[in-house]
Order: sequence, then structure tokens, then C-alpha cells
Amino acid sequence: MKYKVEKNKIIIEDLMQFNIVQILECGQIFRFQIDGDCAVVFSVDKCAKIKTCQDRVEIETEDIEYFINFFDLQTDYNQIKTTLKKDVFLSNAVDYGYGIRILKNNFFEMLVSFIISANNNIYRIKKSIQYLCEKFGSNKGEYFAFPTLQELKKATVQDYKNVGLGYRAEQLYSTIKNLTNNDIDNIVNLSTEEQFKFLVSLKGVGEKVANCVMLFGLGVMNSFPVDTWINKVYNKLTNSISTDRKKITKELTARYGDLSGYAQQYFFYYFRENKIS
DNA sequence: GCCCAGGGATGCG
DNA sequence: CGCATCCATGGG
Repeated sequence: MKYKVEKNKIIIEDLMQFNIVQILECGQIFRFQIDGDCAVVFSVDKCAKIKTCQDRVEIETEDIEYFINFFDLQTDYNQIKTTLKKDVFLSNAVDYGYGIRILKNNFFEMLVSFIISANNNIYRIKKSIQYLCEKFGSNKGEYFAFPTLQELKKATVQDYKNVGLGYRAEQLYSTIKNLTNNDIDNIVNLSTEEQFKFLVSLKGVGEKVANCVMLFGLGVMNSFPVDTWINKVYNKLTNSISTDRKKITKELTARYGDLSGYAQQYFFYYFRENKIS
């Protein structure tokens, strides 16, 4: 899509391809604040301030290149939306979430975040991650960075329980203990299949969490995370009562192919925002 | 008190 | 394998 760079700002004039509230509220990121027309987004140790005006969006940041990639500004969503709107299940959802973009977020941050997300609610997930940053991340002045692997290796199971992780504390502790920098550097070199196998070998990572990490942290767009909401959506749309998430994942991935990740986000946002079940 | 939340681990057949 | 059960915690 088209965008301009002016000093420390990225300017976007196509408001149909960039709605920051939709981008932040569709469940792909847990570190952000929305305040009227303004928003702040955090990724790893960086932040960007977004202001939405009548005819343009301004993204102000110290690291222009990082956030051009983070917001995936090179990708034109018009084609994606046109294709997906032809799908009878998706037509309304795409219209509703017209300004959604899938973020290219950091692998390690996504891994930790989605381990915490399992069988949890978004309000608590955000709070726990915020505490984790305050306790173990570096102080950047106005905010705290997401902790690095080395920083989290200093945390104990009790530390994790203290930030409200409950039974996920042991899982995260085990995964952090066993994970190496080499694993993190190497994961981009693996095939999609190998990435999935590696991820589900980690404690606290099952099929759904692995799909989220791959979609939001590794840019694998043909992954389709199936959570409680997508499960409900599937049953409503296909008039069934299945709880077999493996089967649902398989069917929906086959249906949407390389656009699976996008389709999933339109579904999640539309049905969750409208409390459709 | 009950149900649910962006599920996963474990054990059992 | 498929399936059932359990798992901390807080909000509605």
C-alpha cells in the first residue's frame, strides 16, 4: 500500500487499509494503549505512537524501518479483502474489520505471550505481560521493554505465579529454561513443518498456541489458530456441534489456504466484538 | 456458586 | 491415535 515517511513519522492516507483500533483489538497483540484518536504500541524494546486524523494516520517512532515492517505496510490488503469477501462465511466479517492488518511481531515475544494466553482471558493476559515487563524488562523511561530470553532465565516459578500465570508458571519456566538463543536465531531457517514440530515440543505450546506464534511471530500466513471463539464460529457457520479442534483447523486451513491467517483474524474480530455465538 | 476465558498436559483405553 | 479430566485465577 502507499505510505510516506516524513522525518520520524510514517503517513498513511488510505484509512480503509489501516484502522489502528481494529489492528490492536483483534487479539494479535497484548501491549498497547488506546486513548481516543491516539494509541501507543509496543514491540520488544520499541514503541510507536499512532494518531488517527480525518484524512490520514500518523505513526511517530524512533525506528521507522522497524514499524514499516511491523505494520506490514508493503502489503496491499485490497486484494486480500476482495478475495476473502467472495467467501460467504467471511463477507460481513471483512466489511466489519476492513482496517485490520496482521502484525509482523517478534517471535520470542509472541511465544511467551501466547503461552500465557492459554485458557486465559485477554484482560488478564495483558495484565500479566505488563507485570512481566515491569519486573524483568529493561526500563526505557516511559515504558518497559519486553524481557529478553536472558532476562527471563532469571525468573523463578514463583515469580511467574506472582504475575498471575497460575498453572502456566511451570510451563513457561520449563520452556524458558530449555530455550537457547540459537533456537531463536535458527527458527526462521526451518520449514513450516519443522517450526510447528519444534514449537509444540515446548511446554505450554499446543497446536493453537503454535499456530498463533507462527502467524504473528514468524509470518506464516497459512496457519489458522482455532480457539474457543473460532470453534463457536465454525459450529455456527457449518451448523454443527464439533469440539474437535484438529479437524476444524484442518478444514479451515484447507478452505482458506495461504489467506488462512487473514481469514482467521476477520472471523475472530467480527464475532468476538459482536458477541456472536 | 457457576461458567468462561485466544488450551495444554497427562493418563488411560 | 482419540478421549476425558484436571489445571490457577479473576470477572460476569
